[in-house]
Amino acid sequence: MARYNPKESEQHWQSVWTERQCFAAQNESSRPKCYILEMFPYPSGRIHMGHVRNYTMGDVLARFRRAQGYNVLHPMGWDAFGLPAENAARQQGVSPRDWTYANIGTMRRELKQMGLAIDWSREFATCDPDYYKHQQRLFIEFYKAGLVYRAEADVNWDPVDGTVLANEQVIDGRGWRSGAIVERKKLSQWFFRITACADELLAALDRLDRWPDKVRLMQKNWIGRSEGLRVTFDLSDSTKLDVFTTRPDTLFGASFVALSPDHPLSQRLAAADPKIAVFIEDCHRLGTSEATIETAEKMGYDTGIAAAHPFDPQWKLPVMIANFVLMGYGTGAIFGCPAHDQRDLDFARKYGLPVLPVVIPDGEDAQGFKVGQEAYTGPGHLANSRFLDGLSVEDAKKEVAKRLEAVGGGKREVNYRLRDWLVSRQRPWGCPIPMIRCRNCGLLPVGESDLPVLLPEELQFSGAGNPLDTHPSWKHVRCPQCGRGAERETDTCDTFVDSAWYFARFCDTAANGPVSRNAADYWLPVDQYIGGVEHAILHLLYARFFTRGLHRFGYANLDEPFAGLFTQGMVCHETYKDADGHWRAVEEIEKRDGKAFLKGSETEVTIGRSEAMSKSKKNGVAPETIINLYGADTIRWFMLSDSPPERDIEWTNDGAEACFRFVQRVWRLVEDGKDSPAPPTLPGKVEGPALELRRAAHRAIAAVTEDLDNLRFNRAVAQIYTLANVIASATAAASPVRREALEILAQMIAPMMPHLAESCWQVLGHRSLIADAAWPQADPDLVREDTVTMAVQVNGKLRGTIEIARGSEKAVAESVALSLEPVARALEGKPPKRVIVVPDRIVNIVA
RNA sequence: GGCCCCGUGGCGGAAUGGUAGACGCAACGGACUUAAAAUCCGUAGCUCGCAAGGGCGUGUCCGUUCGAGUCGGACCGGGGCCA
Repeated sequence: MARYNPKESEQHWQSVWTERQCFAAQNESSRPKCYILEMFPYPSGRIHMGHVRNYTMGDVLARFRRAQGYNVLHPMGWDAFGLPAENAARQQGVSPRDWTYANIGTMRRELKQMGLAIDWSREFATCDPDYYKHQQRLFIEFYKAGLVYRAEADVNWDPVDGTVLANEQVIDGRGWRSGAIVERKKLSQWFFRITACADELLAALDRLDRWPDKVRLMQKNWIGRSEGLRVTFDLSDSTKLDVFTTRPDTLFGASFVALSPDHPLSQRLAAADPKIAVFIEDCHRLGTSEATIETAEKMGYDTGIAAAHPFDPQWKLPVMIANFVLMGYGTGAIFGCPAHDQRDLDFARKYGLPVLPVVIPDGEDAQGFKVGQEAYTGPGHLANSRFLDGLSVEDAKKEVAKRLEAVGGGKREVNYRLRDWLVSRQRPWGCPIPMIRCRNCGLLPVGESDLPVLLPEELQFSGAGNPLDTHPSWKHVRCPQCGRGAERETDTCDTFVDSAWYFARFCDTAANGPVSRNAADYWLPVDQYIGGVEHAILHLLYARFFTRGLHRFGYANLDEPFAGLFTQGMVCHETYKDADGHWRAVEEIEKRDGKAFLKGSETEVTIGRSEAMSKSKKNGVAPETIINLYGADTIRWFMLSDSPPERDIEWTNDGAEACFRFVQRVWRLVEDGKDSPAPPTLPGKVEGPALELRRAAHRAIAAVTEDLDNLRFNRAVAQIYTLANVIASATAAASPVRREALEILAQMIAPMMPHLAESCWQVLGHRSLIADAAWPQADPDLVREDTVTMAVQVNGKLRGTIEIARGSEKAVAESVALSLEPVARALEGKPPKRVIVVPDRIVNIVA
């Protein structure tokens, strides 16, 4: 018997699928639709194991749904703008465009080698003018709808990448890509007004019931809605100051008012007082990130101004400038209640301000309760608070709000942590922002007929600054309104804009507008979106925001783009370090007796913990190597086996070999069974081992179907192994039954190992493709067992099992159980106190 | 620091409150082979015992229950997000 040859077979079936256009999605169909999408890749050069895992999962689902009779859309594209192309251009002297499209070519070939059931006719890259021209149109629509604006803003400037970053792209005070310490600059920038949708983006999370709770929680925290009160203080310089607080109940515990260094009042004072200016500068030197500010030592400066307590004009509070108050949150000013806020407490202790507890934990009394170095933030009742005394925290909040609102001294308000989305990037390899600046007419969108604004053919990377800005002619245009000389916007869009709507474009990639309404109505929402959890906040939030835009502009009739979301785990591998502490690549290593050596030498290297495959740790394994060695089916099977899909998976050589062995094993089973005569129908009555085989096969259908429905690929794999084991050992089974089981086996593996499945299908005598075969139905009579094994316990300890007819009376189970010898021994001749019988499951005898 | 998730054999992991360890890897024993590879059969949580048969076992402790890996509480350890 010839071994299965994946190389030949996989190439063959891939070309058959392509010829027959098996996976082309029809925009009109009587079948129910199913849109399966994996997060599209950045064309960095090669696919990596993370891609393989991601696209395998999506592909299994796409093929499974197709077999179940759905009209499936499963497209692929490229998130193709972005900095790496520019870096390559600078280092290698190629154009970002050529570099990008060359990479796309390589990666497309690699993805095709995986045998993915993708409708390649819908492929596009975000750097295709035919894509980004539509994005420019959308940008203008957002602009006209008031959802895009330009504003002077304190921005995060990445000095290495030479661009502005969104708040979300600053991690621990450093640029997410370059790792450079981000500086604060005041620049005029473009923003999407995502905060306009904050409440809705938050509220709709509750309805996304097929999203992981984890992701919903992360988005919720990111949006950071807080209800509170805006309280107005009268200042001794006879101006007023608004502060925002979520704890109005603690107003009688206030001992100071604090301003952000960036607050207009601070700035005004600084202009008049150089000492204040110096203090503010000191604060700025700390950096901009919330985390740094939070952990830095509290610093304050007394302005000398006094604020009158809103409920007692005689009560004066000092107004300080404090480094821990953020301008970006609330009003940029707070009142400090040290007893019930840790930051306020630290501050008060440092500057000797009073600490008066006003919330007393229930069960303690106001006299005895003291606050030391830890603020009390829990529940309790009010004290030292005049008319609030005795109220709960919640009631006190309401009472303060009510009273202040009545006299115009306060207003209930909702605040968000979410900021508007800063999208301008001073980079040339991105979608040009289609705006024009005219000295006479101001800011204008590029006219409809002048779209698209194409990037120049040639970009010079030698000089400093943005090549679009320094390009000799590109930015010079005529004003669409007055016709005089004007300048283009030379900023481009954050690449997160590109990925905020690509899923909608896939519905009809030939649409004249950005999105075809008919196609979107048919295909959207995406039924199952699959990708890495690293996009849990940014990409998904932006896409949700953009979809609301598409809805508003009439391109779609829905708000939520992704009905189902799945976030898969990473692919990990052992790491290796040599004696000098340098990382060593996987392909440099050979393992002997559980130890690792440099290949062909006695130089041992230390084996480090398994970590996500990365270039820096050199612990990546190239998918292409594995595919060349074992074939795509093996690598796909590996990705689905063992580890639950949402958890990290560890790549091992042994595991890969085991998968390859299974490929060969399935092939042998099928080859062994192919010659048995196959009558058109099964015999009416099947008994003995044949019946057991039939049952196993049909139980496998039921189990695998349920597992795939729930994306539990690892369990589906285990079910298939079990079926293969049963088939292999069921030598006595009659050939038609054996044949049925083999066909079921082929169909169960078809979504996961599609090439092998096609080959098996052919060997079993089919002339059609298994890719076109309907998913088998489990016969309920075969799935159901006639007898059950019940556990018998005495005092909760297992003492034996009994075989009994399914659905037996409790009394029957009880008497059989009591007759067991070990049960009698455990009872020591005494009568049982109690017997619990759960039919078909367990008998527990209480002695 | 807050919120969330996770702790099960040598390893990855199974297990609607009902026989813990399915399935796979690694390991060991055997068959086939001149030999090896491949394949096939078998063993396998720990522990006491020749055996029959016990005892102990899902991070630790406590609780709820006839019965807890699963539910509740406290703690320990690891991870994620926000600080």
